[in-house]
Amino acid sequence: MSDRLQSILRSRGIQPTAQRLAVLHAVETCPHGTAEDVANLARAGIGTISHQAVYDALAVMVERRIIRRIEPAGSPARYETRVGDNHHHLICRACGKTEDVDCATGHAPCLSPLDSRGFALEEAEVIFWGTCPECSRGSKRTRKRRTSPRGAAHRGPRRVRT
Amino acid sequence: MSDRLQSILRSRGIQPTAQRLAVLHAVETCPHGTAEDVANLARAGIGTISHQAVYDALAVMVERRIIRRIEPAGSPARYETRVGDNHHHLICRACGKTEDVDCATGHAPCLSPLDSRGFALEEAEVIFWGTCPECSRGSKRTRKRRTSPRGAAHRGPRRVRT
DNA sequence: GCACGATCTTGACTAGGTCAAAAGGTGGAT
DNA sequence: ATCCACCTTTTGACCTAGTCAAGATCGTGC
Repeated sequence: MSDRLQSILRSRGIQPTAQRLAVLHAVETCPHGTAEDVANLARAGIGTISHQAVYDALAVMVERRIIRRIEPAGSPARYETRVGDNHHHLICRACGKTEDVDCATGHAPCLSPLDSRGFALEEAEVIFWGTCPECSRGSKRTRKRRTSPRGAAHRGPRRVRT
Repeated sequence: MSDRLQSILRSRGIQPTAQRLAVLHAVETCPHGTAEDVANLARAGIGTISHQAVYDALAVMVERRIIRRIEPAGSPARYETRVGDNHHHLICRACGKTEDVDCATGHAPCLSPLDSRGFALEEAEVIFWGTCPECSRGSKRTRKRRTSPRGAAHRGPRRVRT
């Protein structure tokens, strides 16, 4: 199994180290996972890997187009192995669930604006925001926050000042 | 002039304080500005305003749909007063220049995925990534970074350790 | 089996943003 | 006019996600 991953890396000129294999495996296993998710999964696989090695591995794979990085508003960056098929994303505003959806037109950029202002277009990134079926049903229950906002500390009183 | 802004705020049930007027004016003056841009402009207008007052004002106006917030990948959040017209954005990968482009279909969500997976769709957010005319022409010159990456410190050696 | 470049670990540091306490304003009721 | 309750702003601590740099370690070709 890891032979397959090794050859993916090698074919793009990336040394298949244990850390990189673990990171790639993690991204495959957990599509749309954050760097932290990936780090945890990779650690589960090989015992230990540094914060920085995860970021380095993700960055080199993004650069070589083995994985894709998306950054939905209000969320840390997320990674996936589906690349080159120009698909888009459906994200739940309530719980953050992210799903892939196929592009209707098929090749990048899959759509063009009415007026491109002279820009050389490379890509149209489309995010469909909505509410997933579970959250629609359970609208009376307390909802989870959509994502953990960047600076969010723990909830509740943190420290009592005089 | 500020009468117009006042009535906008009042019509949405927001007290038109000096700070909020300054923030709204700043967003109108500098579309696609970051919170920091807005703070600087507001300060130029009324002398002084706290960091937090800017974030609070922006948040309440976003919530009341007076302004819109976009968060392009790799960039801090940006704000604009064009709301409700379902327009999209064209962003230069080289210099970060952001332009509005009209939506071809006209009403939100302006497009629908092939399969919405049962999600209740609210909005399709579309970002066209490309290279602006200036950057295309000057491709040999040193380009500015697209944006300052989140954790980016100054360039060059920061401190020499033993 | 060594040298050298590539990669990883460690750890400092940053931007952008959030939370909370307390001070300051504002407006309605008296 | 004044008081009070509530809203807003200031102040400042703090957090997350991420970057940079130095040095140790690994892996590969010779």
